[in-house]
Amino acid sequence: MTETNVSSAISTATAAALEPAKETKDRILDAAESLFVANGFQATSLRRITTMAGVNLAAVNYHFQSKEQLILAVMVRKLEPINRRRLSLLDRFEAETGPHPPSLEKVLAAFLQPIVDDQAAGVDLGSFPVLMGRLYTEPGGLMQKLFSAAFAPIAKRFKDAITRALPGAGPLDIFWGMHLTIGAMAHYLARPPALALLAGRDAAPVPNPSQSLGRLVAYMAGGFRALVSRSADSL
Amino acid sequence: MTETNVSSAISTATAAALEPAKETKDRILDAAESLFVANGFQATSLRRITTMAGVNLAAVNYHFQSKEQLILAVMVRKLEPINRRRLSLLDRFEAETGPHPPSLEKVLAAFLQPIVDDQAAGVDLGSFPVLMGRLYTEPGGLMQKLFSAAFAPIAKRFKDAITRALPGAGPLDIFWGMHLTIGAMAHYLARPPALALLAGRDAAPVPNPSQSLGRLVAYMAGGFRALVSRSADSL
DNA sequence: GTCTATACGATGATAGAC
DNA sequence: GTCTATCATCGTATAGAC
Repeated sequence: MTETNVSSAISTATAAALEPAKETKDRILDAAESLFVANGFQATSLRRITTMAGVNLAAVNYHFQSKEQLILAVMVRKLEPINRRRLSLLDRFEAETGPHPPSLEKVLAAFLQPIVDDQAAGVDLGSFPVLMGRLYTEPGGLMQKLFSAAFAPIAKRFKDAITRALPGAGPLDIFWGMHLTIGAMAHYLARPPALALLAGRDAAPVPNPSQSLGRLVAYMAGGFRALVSRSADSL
Repeated sequence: MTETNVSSAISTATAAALEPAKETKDRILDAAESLFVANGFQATSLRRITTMAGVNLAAVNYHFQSKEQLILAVMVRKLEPINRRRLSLLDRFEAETGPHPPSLEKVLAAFLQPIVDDQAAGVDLGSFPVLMGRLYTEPGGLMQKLFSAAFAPIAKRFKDAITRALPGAGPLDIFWGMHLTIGAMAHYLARPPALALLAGRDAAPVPNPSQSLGRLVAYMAGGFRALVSRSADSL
């Protein structure tokens, strides 16, 4: 089995439904992931995790040093395959265009598509993207550590691709564009409940994910380009 | 300095430099705000708040019903004057253009300027914008309640203004544009630590706030317009 | 109505025996 | 490595004094 299949982890989790063959550390990770996805970080106590995993409470603090680092380990494990797909998509797009850089839209799509695809395919992400979005503003430098552990390499790769896709853009344009784009993406992923209040009765609050990709890419690319032409104007 | 002797000396010496004239409820709000700004919601215990305010622990649950509602009260009190300024700016911009709608840039600037101004003026928002950003993805429907309490009226006002500033935009364009724009703004406000890792050595991590406004507005307006022309293309 | 003293259940973390 | 036992601290609830 590749991942846990607990897609509907209700609050009352029965003990030790996970494979007993795995080591303690992995069983903690599996239980933690399914409970985090279902109920969030704070609402998930270490006691619930260890009960579900069928291990002792103190095992968490032995294998991981704290709840925070357990969260980190869960996120890194979940993010790695997604980031691999992001890079391979970017590689493909760049190969397709030969010596010319791919369009900005393609670069952005390479980053967004793996997650949107998973959502569309009904992969058991649960509220994982929500957690990802929330981590971004979590205290304690958690995101900073996660960034170093999982995002730093692919960030440089995408930053270079965006720079080449936007001739004439200054470093500040790239920086601000990425910053605001990440915010828009995180907010899209988090799908906050307040979103429904924005929508009015005209818009579907959870539209088809595959249709969302086009809108996301259009908005972000438009924002990037507006930044660049603003810089050009002010010269 | 020492007025009424509170029964025993307060344990940690951050204590009670707040005006003794104020009522208990206000002193709790003041203490909570300063501690929230300094350390965030979760890291701030009710005991620290009540100790700093020089009141009893249970007073929190008397005046507010829970820690969550205390957070809500603090945020609403802080947001109200900002939202007033946002509306008056929007009024002014709309009056200036007479019967014609103001530009999209003006509408966006009306929303962003009060906070950017405060940052530029050195108003000690502390990490308050960070808290604002984090609230957006907080569990428990907290943001939903805050939205109803403080944002619902101004959201409708700005939504209408944006709609009029974007002729030809469909309801879905407006919805997605606002959604992604709010995300970009929240992320800008949150200034996550991971930002520095993005910057490289070319970009100042905390640039002049008044310069930021132009970039923010440019990106968001460009994003909006790209969404609209995408919709027009696909017809 | 306001406010205080006190207690309850649950949490994350740790020490030390096995 | 893994356990039991225990710790300080958390948010919350209640009973009763002014």
